[in-house]
Amino acid sequence: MSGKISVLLVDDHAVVRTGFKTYLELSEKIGAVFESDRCESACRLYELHQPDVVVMDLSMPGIGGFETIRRLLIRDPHCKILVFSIHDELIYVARAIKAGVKGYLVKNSDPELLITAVTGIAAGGTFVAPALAQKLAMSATDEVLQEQRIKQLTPREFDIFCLLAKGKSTREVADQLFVSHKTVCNNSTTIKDKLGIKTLSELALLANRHGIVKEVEGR
Amino acid sequence: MSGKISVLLVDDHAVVRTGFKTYLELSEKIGAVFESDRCESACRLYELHQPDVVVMDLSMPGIGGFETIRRLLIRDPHCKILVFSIHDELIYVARAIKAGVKGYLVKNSDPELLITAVTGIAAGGTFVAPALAQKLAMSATDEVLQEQRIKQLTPREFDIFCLLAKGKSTREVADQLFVSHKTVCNNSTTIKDKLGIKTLSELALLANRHGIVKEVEGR
DNA sequence: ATTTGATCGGGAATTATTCCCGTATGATGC
DNA sequence: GCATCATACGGGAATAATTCCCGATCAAAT
Repeated sequence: MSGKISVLLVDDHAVVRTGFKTYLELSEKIGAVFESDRCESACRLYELHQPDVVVMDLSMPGIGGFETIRRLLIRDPHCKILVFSIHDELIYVARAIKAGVKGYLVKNSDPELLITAVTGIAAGGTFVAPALAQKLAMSATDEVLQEQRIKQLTPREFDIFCLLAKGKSTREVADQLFVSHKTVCNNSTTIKDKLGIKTLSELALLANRHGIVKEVEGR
Repeated sequence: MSGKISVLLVDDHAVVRTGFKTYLELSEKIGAVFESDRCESACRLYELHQPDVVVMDLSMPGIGGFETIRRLLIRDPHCKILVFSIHDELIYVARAIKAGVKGYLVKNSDPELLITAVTGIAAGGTFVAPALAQKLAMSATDEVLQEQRIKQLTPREFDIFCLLAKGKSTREVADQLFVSHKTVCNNSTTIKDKLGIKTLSELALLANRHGIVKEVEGR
């Protein structure tokens, strides 16, 4: 990376791209700015231009931001990605960082931070929005804890968890999976136990917060 | 409104404001553009500058977009508001329109639509994003239907609904409201009946989708 | 071959929910 | 005032859901 920094902006909101671009162009450290409104073309543009930094939204139609991050990093493990998202929930930050991004900014950040983050990351550093960093510091938070707990579910339990999360009754789940109602009841008890909750409603809300949406078919 | 159109942008994301402003400035029909990042100052700026059109985000910290719309319309019933939101769920559109806005755009709209919408509304028209208009057309959708159903709940039932929606058990609700567990059970049955659902999980999810968050205290 | 983890479900006790019932209260209309 | 109606509350008995403890089965790992 010699000379000016080149940036690839990936966001399905044209308005956001334009706004971000405007700020980037205020800095003389930053040169070319490429844009993409979808994940698929982002990968192509990355290979074509080899930008120093990729600024990316998480919630996009199609394969979504996380999957895009994964694909970019497969192509180039040294790819420098800065997430620019509306989500300030720790779970998103944690996931993104785990996925291998170099920075995380929320969309209502002070514009000056945008430049700071982009140049910092281009220079090989990392950047997490101050407010988020603080949250991350006092880790082991509820969200993360729950994430860990969900991982404790066996595959089958997870399937049942997903169906219950949609508001289905234990009986409906049993019918759909062709098992005894008793089995689902027993599983349900175990699941709630592992997740540290007491009602199926909590289960539904929890799954909802975590954006868990796996589809399960009967065998 | 003679001469150029003046616009007040209300959005807590500086990036979005900048992007939108950039587009507005491309049109020679549009003159002054004022900006605000919060609801409170938006009302002041509106009275100060009397802009022809207010472009507003819905999800903002503080009193929120809907409340801001209400306040603006109290001050000036002819205030022309264009909502510019990430939410494309019909329920938001319906609420906004019911609140009295003149237009609704989603943030990933084609930039050309922004100008079209702003100028159209300034001229006294209305503008709803094409995709949303179509959705609206086939009204009486689930969301709207549910909204109607929720209205059928008695005040007390609604309180209980809100508590159950948080994932609390019937027993916890009973304790909190100082009534018999039996009562809450009976109410719960009635509520599910009125809402056309079968499980408390569905209730929780439904309330969640509708963003129902009333706080209820014991007496 | 044995252990381990996962899945499935029965039996009996417990708990939750339903359905139907009656009471009480406050607002509305005549 | 008095009837009426909607609302809130909750009991009793039947029914359904859930728990807890148990054993069976199977596949993969050691």
